[in-house]
Amino acid sequence: MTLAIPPLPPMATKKPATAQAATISDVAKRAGVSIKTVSRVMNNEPGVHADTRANVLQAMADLRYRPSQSARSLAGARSFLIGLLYFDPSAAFIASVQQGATQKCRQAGYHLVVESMDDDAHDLREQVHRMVATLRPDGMILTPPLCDNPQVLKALREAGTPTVLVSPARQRKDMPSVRMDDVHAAQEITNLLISLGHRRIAFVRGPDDQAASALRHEGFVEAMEAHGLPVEDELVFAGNFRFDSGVAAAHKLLALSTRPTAVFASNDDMALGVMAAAQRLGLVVPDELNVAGFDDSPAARLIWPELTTVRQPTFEMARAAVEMLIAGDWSGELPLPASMHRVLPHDVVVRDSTSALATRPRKPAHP
Amino acid sequence: MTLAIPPLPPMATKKPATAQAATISDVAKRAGVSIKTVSRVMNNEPGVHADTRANVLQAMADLRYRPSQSARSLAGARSFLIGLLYFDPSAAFIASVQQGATQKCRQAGYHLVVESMDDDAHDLREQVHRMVATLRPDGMILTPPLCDNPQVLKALREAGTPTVLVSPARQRKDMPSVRMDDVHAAQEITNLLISLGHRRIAFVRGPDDQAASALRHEGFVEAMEAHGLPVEDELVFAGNFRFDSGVAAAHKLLALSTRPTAVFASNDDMALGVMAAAQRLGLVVPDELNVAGFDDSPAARLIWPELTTVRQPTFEMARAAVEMLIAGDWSGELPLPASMHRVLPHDVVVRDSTSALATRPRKPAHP
DNA sequence: CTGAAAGCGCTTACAG
DNA sequence: CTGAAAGCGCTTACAG
Repeated sequence: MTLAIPPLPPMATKKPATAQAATISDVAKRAGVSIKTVSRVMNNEPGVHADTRANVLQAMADLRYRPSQSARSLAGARSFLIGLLYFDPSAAFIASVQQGATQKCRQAGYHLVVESMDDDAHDLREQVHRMVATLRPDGMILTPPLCDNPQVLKALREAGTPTVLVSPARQRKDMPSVRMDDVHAAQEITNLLISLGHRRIAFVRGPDDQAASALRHEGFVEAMEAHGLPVEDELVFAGNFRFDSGVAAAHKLLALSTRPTAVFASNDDMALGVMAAAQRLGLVVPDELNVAGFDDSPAARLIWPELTTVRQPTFEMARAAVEMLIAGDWSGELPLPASMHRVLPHDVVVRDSTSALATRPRKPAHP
Repeated sequence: MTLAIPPLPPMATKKPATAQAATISDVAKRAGVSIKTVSRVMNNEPGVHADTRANVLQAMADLRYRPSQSARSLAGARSFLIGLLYFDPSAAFIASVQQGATQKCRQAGYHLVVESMDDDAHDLREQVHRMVATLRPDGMILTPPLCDNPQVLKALREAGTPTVLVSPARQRKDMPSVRMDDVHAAQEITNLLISLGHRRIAFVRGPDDQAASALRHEGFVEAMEAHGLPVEDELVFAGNFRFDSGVAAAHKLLALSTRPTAVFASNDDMALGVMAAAQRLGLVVPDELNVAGFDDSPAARLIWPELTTVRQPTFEMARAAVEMLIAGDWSGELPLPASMHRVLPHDVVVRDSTSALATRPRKPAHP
């Protein structure tokens, strides 16, 4: 049987703006098959003769057919919608996650619906239920802090909605996740400073209620100890991930009788605070003080010197999350296969705020 | 007739995770009415007896009924989906727009679908058509630069999808818009500097291909002229909205025989560049040089001194856009009523990078 | 003020 | 390899 080439469509000379969109029946009629066959072709189901398939594809192209998502969703099991749930993240973080997620969604014919919910809302579980019930997304992506909120996780589990956690505080046995290795990244930054000759290295911690705080601190401590360097209490400052606490850290650390030669602030906002305060006190960065951060925020490149930091694979984590959701490798059985927990590689971005320690020791504050 | 109070629902002691969600028929049965009446109640249609309505509402609550969006969308005219289309905006801008849009959507029972598309894609029109055809959103929100892209606007017009432009380069006769008054905001910043005693005020322009560049420049010029101050060519630098061009501007401006005492950079990134360069050259901001920006980016508060700037009503613009879309005041007739073009108020945020000019004139670079 | 019927555009579950 | 029938959960257009 030869491939039947359908005649060109009888196009109106100017098509009205309100032209009715082609439906599956229109395609079926034009291709001379049943709607079931059209359905098979558009869902890439096997068991359709090559010629038939070609015919149908041609008809779909001729009529500029686009399946109605509502109809597919109502009749079938899939909605082609992925939900992204977040609360009060940094703009850079959410923009990057979204970029990765929409890109992957588009490739797979899915769409991304974003919902922000207050982590503290008393009716959070109800809100999630409502959202899932009306939207029926094929999957949900959760970001911190919602990915660690028991209410949210419970609601999603009850609804049976496949969910992937991005950067959760800790891996859960029952939920797939994508994250980076904060401990290792912090080790690498610390190792960098040590390799540059620094020995008195200060660390500015994040707030206790964020998982990353402990992980990054752990990485710092491990790297120091691996090199036989002491972690002195006076060189660890309890910050809160905000600019002001970096400023406070600098004031305290730089007033020590023996100053550190490098400060590793565990996020960029604090690192910027450290740098601003140090410069105001007349210190030249990096000559008299090295500063390193974590996050590679946009502001890291909007200062002089530009900040040495860690780039999180935010974009890639979001892509991976959507992939896992769409692939649907996980049928829900427990324990979760190891492949359902992915750790993505980060980058250490070395810029000008770090440099080799001068061989001749600098004059201490109080000689 | 007294209000019939329905008996408590026969709840299973533990409800299975896969419990079938209640449908309109379940509600109808329980309330003892037809599904049409349930439909009327959930759509707030008039002409339902108060008792009947109460009954139905009770049944909906008892069964935790949530209407299926797919079914409503397939059967009716509305999809309860609003689309947000963007391309490569600043993270802060898109995060803020989204926050405003999702909040308003939630209140009205809508959901926000985000799509990013490449402004340069050759098949952009086709992409938009496909998106609209499969998703059938009740409305679209466009942000720069897509809100000025003829391909996109054409596709949306053809599809008959109601659209609101956020911050378009110029108002169009056929598309509703929401924006702020860039000219006026730039005037206000300039007036502020003049009122502080500055006379030699430099201006750093944005790139020619962005609408805001000309508008902000216009505001600067108008304010200067209104005060009888000259706008000298040597004090206007052609930047590109990026940090580096702010640095370049500072190097040129501060090398002038008679330096400006204030620099108004028409966005924050450039203002940060000006400030960084000035400080590196040993100038104290604001004592020896005032710097003002535009945008109130997150970084504006992550420097010392904090930057005087303009806060755009991004969040509010997005809220207003969704409002206009949902209200559906505009039936498509032309010319567009004036109410379909909204201008929202901005804030001038005065911080520490601007201050009164010292009464005693400063020593010029070359006396 | 209320309801019975048809239909939106697909997929599912069968049958052949 | 292909198709006829039923049905997803709503709204529309009528009828009373």
